[in-house]
Amino acid sequence: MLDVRRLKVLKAVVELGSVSAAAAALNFTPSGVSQHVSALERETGCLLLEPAGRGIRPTDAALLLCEQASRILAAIQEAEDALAALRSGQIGRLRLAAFPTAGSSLVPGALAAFQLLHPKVALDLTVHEPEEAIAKLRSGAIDLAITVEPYGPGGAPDDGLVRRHLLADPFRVVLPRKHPLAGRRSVDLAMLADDRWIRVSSSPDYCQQAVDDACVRAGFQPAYAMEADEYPTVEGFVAAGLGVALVPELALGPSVHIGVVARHVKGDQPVRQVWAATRPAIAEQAPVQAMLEFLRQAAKHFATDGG
Amino acid sequence: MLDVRRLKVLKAVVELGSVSAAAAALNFTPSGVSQHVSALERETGCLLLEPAGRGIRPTDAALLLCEQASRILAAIQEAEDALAALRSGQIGRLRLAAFPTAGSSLVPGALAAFQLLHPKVALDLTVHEPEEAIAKLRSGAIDLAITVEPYGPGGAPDDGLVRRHLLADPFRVVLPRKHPLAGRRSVDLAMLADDRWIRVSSSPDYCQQAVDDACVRAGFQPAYAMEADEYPTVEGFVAAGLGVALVPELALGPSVHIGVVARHVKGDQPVRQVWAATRPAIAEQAPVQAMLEFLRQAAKHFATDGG
DNA sequence: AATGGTCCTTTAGTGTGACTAAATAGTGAC
DNA sequence: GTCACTATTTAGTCACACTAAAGGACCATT
Repeated sequence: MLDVRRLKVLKAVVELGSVSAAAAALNFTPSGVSQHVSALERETGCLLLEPAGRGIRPTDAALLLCEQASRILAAIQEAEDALAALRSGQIGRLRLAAFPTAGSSLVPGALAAFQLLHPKVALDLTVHEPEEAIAKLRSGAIDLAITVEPYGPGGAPDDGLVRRHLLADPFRVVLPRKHPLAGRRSVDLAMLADDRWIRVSSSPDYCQQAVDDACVRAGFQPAYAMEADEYPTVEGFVAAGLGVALVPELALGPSVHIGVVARHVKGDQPVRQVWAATRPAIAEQAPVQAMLEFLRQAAKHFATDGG
Repeated sequence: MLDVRRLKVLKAVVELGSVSAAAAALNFTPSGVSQHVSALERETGCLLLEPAGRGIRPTDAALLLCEQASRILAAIQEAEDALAALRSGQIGRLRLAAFPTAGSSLVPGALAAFQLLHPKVALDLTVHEPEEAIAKLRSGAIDLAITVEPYGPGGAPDDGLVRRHLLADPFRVVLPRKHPLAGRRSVDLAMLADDRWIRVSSSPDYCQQAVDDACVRAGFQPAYAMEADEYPTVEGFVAAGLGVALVPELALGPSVHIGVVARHVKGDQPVRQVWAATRPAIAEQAPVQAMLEFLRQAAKHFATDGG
């Protein structure tokens, strides 16, 4: 296998026309250069330099190797450039997973902003429930997970992942438009103790738990009449007058079902916490940092809107 | 500057999926492989391998470097192939210089035969007098010199060049077709003692000397009446009846001037010696060796024809 | 929960080879 | 002929590449 270092030395000799000039250029002694060329001659079995007067003259083999060396060194330079581009975040790939309601609301804005800054970074967004997203993150299948978790800022577990809190997503009371309490700006949960409730089945356990806990704090156990697998379906059920529900603001999205109203919970609001998580190994990379920042800004925007 | 050896190690790790498999493939210990990758991480500033279960998983940077490494290694392989082709004589360049009469007779046949065997070797033939050809050979401007010399086989000087005797080129007596001796198969020079002689001026001194010496051996000093700068002109002068001449067989070529006849010299024939010379540095190269062989064969052909 | 096995890494140690310095040899210029 | 310049050779030193052995993390098994 040709040694690239030796080729570099030979190239310097051929291009500068003498061993000593090459040595000066490479910060070597002429002896070192001569030994490199000798080794290359031994390794290739070709005479590379022949004496010419006081100096040397490259053989045809040396000229050929010199030409080839340029191509090899160019390939190495390209590799360095590509790596530098990757390091600076100009190129690359970022695979995200978000839970369903984030994937359709909070995340797209952040992705758009990111893409403007890093047009050559390939983005890949998939929608997964938090548990699966974290598993994929750990396995390296994704680079960034946007999840809902039971804990808030300061409560993140030390499980080997790097986490960043994005948003406290408050649950809103969703009532049929004709409900007696629909006219109020905010609703005391205790006043819904006798209503029938709609439950969502797809969300993580602790989301359902958060709803139950809020009701318990208000002094009752919610009576679940129906179960829907997605929040939009829940809104449909409520609009049909089948019951009331607590739905996270992100899940409500910018427009609510025409047959329902969403009202703040009076007093101690139930929330689900929205987090971004990544692996420590990639946490410092430019694209990851940039995406985290854009997510944070998007979340702030939501928080301001939703109050 | 990226280190190709390290890239090779990384490539093995990525392609084989584990440090130990790469170590086995490279005849290293896992420790050595690990240290190589660590060094590459330090040198590039990029994390390349991250833990994944019991093993490792390459990062995006590692995958990129691996891809680039393939291109670099391919370039090195191409360089090796090109060098091998040069060494085997498949490609390359061969610059020859021949003295005028060889360049127009002996050499072209050898070149044609060579080109059949080495179609990708670029041939460059120039015509120079021996002295200049040898100078160009020493300076590296040509690779092979075909010259006439005063010495025969065994008499080659030890002047740092590699020489090969090709041919003893005998001088022939060139007479006007109407000359009294034109009917003889061979001519005793002594019978031309009273003729007028034609001299050629462009040939090396010792060629003229060879003629003079032959005459002196025959017992007379030739009386030069005319001087021509090329052998064809000499033939023209002889045809015009201006005198007689001794002309090397190679210079006569396959067909002589219609007004002259060429006859062998009776007894001790004057000759000029045809040699090929090259530099020791390139004497062993395949194209040089091949060309020398073809020249030898062409010379043998001439000797048989003319002898 | 504990144990064994696998994989990777770290540390220490050793040998090779990369480079310098000094001496040698060859060439051209004065 | 001597000097100046160039390249090579030799000897010597230092750094690096690798091995061996120990340590640590993880998974599987009991």
